[in-house]
Amino acid sequence: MSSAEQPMTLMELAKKQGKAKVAVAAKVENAILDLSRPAPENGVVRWLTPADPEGIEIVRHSTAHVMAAAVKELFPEARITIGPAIENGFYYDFDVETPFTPEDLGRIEERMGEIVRADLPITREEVSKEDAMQRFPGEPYKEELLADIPDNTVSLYKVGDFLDLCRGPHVPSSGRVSAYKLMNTAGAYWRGDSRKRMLTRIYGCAFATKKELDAHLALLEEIKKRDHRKLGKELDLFSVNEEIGAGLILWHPKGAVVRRIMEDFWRDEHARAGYDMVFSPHIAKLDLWRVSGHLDYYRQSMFGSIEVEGQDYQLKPMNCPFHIQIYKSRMRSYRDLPVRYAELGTVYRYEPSGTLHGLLRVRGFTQDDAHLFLRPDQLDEEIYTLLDFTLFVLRRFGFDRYDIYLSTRPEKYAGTLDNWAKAEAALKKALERKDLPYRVDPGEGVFYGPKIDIKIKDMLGRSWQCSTIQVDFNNPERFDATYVGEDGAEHRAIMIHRALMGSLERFFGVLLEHYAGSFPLWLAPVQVDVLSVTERQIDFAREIVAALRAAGFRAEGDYRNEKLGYKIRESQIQKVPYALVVGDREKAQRQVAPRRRGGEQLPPMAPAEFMEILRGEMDKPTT
RNA sequence: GCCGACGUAGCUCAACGGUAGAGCAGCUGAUUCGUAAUCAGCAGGUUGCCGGUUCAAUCCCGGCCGUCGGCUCCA
Repeated sequence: MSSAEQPMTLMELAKKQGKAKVAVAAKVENAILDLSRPAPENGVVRWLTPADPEGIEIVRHSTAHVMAAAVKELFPEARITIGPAIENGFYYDFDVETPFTPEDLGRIEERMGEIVRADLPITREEVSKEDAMQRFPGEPYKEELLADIPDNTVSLYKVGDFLDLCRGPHVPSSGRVSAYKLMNTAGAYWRGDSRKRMLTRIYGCAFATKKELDAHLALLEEIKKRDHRKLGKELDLFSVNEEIGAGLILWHPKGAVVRRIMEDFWRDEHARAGYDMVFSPHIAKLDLWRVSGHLDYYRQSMFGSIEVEGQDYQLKPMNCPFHIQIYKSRMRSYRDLPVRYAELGTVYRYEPSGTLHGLLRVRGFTQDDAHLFLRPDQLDEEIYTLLDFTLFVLRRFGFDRYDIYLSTRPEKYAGTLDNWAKAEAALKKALERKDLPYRVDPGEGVFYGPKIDIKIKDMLGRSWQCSTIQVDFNNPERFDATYVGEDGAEHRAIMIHRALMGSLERFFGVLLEHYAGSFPLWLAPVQVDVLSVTERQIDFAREIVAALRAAGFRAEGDYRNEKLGYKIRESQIQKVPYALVVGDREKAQRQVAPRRRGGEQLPPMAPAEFMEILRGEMDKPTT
C-alpha cells in the first residue's frame, strides 16, 4: 500500500466485508480496536459483534457512556467518575449533591433513548495527558484518574457533547446500543475506599437483543420468586425478629424439621467416615483467641468480650481452638492419627449491620465444622478422601455442578515454605487424582495455609461458596499440637480445617432457593397431606395419617370443612410433595388417590403401595 | 459501619396535617362439596420506638431500632 493513500479504517474494511452492520469493534492481533482505527495492512481481523462475549462487553461499556451523556444533560452539576461494563450490564458512578430518585432514572432512560435514536457517532481521539487535563474543567475525579495514568497519551471518547476519559473501545455510534434498562441506584465509595467520598451509582443491564434483555428480566423475576426470605415466610420455615436482634435466626418447626434432617444425615455420614463428634461451649476466655491469633487478625469481626469475675470471656467466632484443646487433652501417638473431630458448632461473628441478608449473611450461625489432625505423610490421602466426601455430601443435596478454586500462599504467611509446598501439592494432587477441573487463585490462601474452595451452582446457575478445605500450619504451632512418632520424639501435627455446608443457616437458604421451596421428599417438612373430601371420610383419613406416621413419614391431615379444591390448593402452595385424596370411593376400597405436587395424579392405590412409592423416592436429591 | 429507600391488622398492600381501609388468614354460622380459593357475618391497628414542631402528627423534623438495594468487609 502506498503511503500517499489514506489508510483504510476498520469501518471501511467492515463495509467491504459486509460486516459493518454487525461489527462493534475488531480484534487485530489480540488487541481490541475501535472501528475508527486503521485497518491492518494484511487485512486479518476478527469482527466482534454483540453476540461475542467481548463484543457485548463493549456494548455494555458504551451504554454506560450513553447514560453518562444523558445524566450530564439532565444534571450538569453531576461530576463524572467511572463507568465500566459488568456482568449483564454496566454502572456509572456520579458525585451529586442529592442522589438520583427512581423518577430521575426514568428521565435519564428517556433521554438515553433519544441519544440512541439519534445514532450519534462515538468518536475517539488521542491527546497528551496535559491536553486532556484541560478538557475536563470542573471534573476533579477525571483529573485524579488522569494523574494516575502512567502513559503520556490518553484516549478520549465523545458521544454528542459528552466527553469522557476512557480506554475504550466503544461501538461506532450510539444507535448500536439497544436493549438496556436502568435498574437501581446505590451508594458506592470512590475507588471502593470506605474512607473516600460516597458516590451515587446507577446500575443498568444491557444485552445484544431485546429478547436477551427480556430473558434477563424474567430471570430476575424468577430470582425474586425464589428469594429464601420470601419463601421462608410463606412456608413458615424461619424468621428474624427485631426484638431478638438483627442477623439472629429463629427456626420455626417446619424449618427445624429440614435442619434436623440435614444434621442427622451429616452426623450419620461423618460417623461412617471416621469422625468423632464433639461439643464445645459458646464462650471461652479471651486469651484463647489471643493464642489462636484471631484477636490480632480478626478482632473487627468478633463481638465485644464479656467480663466475668475480672476475666474477659469471648463469644466464639470459631470452633477450632476448642477442638485443638480436646486433641491436646492427652498424649497422641502417631498410631492415633488421623484424629477427626466434627461439630455442628454455633459461632457468633460481628457483621456490619448493612451487610446482613436473610439467612445468607447472619451474626450467629452453625458451622458444619471439623478439624483433622494428621501426620505429614497422611496429608495426600486425607485430602483426597475429604474431597470425595465433600462432593458426596453436596450431591445428596442436589448440587452436582461446581467451580473449584485452589488458593495458594499469600504474601503474609505462617509456617515453613517446605510445608506450604507440600500442602499445596497435596491439594493439587487430590484435585487431579479426582480429575476435577479447578482454577488456581494465586496468593488467595489464608495466612495459615492453602485451601480448596468449592462454589456450588444452583438450579439457576448461580454460584455459592459453601465448602472449604483448609490446611492449617499456624494453629498446631500456636497451640503446640503434637504427637509422639515412631521414633519416640514429639512431632508437630498438621491440621485440616474444613466445612462442607459452611453455615447451616446459609446452606439452608441456598437450598431453599435451589429448590424454590419444593424440597425433595427426604427433606420436605411435610411429605404427605391427607385430604378428606367430606366429613364422612375423616375417620379413614385419620387412619391413613396414623399409618404413614407409624411408617416414619411426615404426614398431616386436612379434615376441615372445605372443598377439595381449596385443600389441594393449600397443599400445593405449601409445596407438599404428595396430597392423598380420600373420598367415599377410596374409603370403600380402602385406597388413597395420590396427587403429586406438580399436579400429576396417580391412580388410586392401597396405602402400602403408596408407601412403597415414597420409599423409592426417599434417596432422590431432586424431585 | 457508609449512601439511599422503606417500616400501616398475622400476611400482602391502600389512604391521609383533623386519631385509618381492602383482600387473604382468624373466629362464628350455613354448605358436605372429587384435584389450585363455597357463601354470609364477626373480630382484628397507641400506623416500628423515642423526642420535637403544631390547636391537632400515622403524615412534617430529629434520633434510635429494623428491613430492602448497593458500597465496604467476609478467618
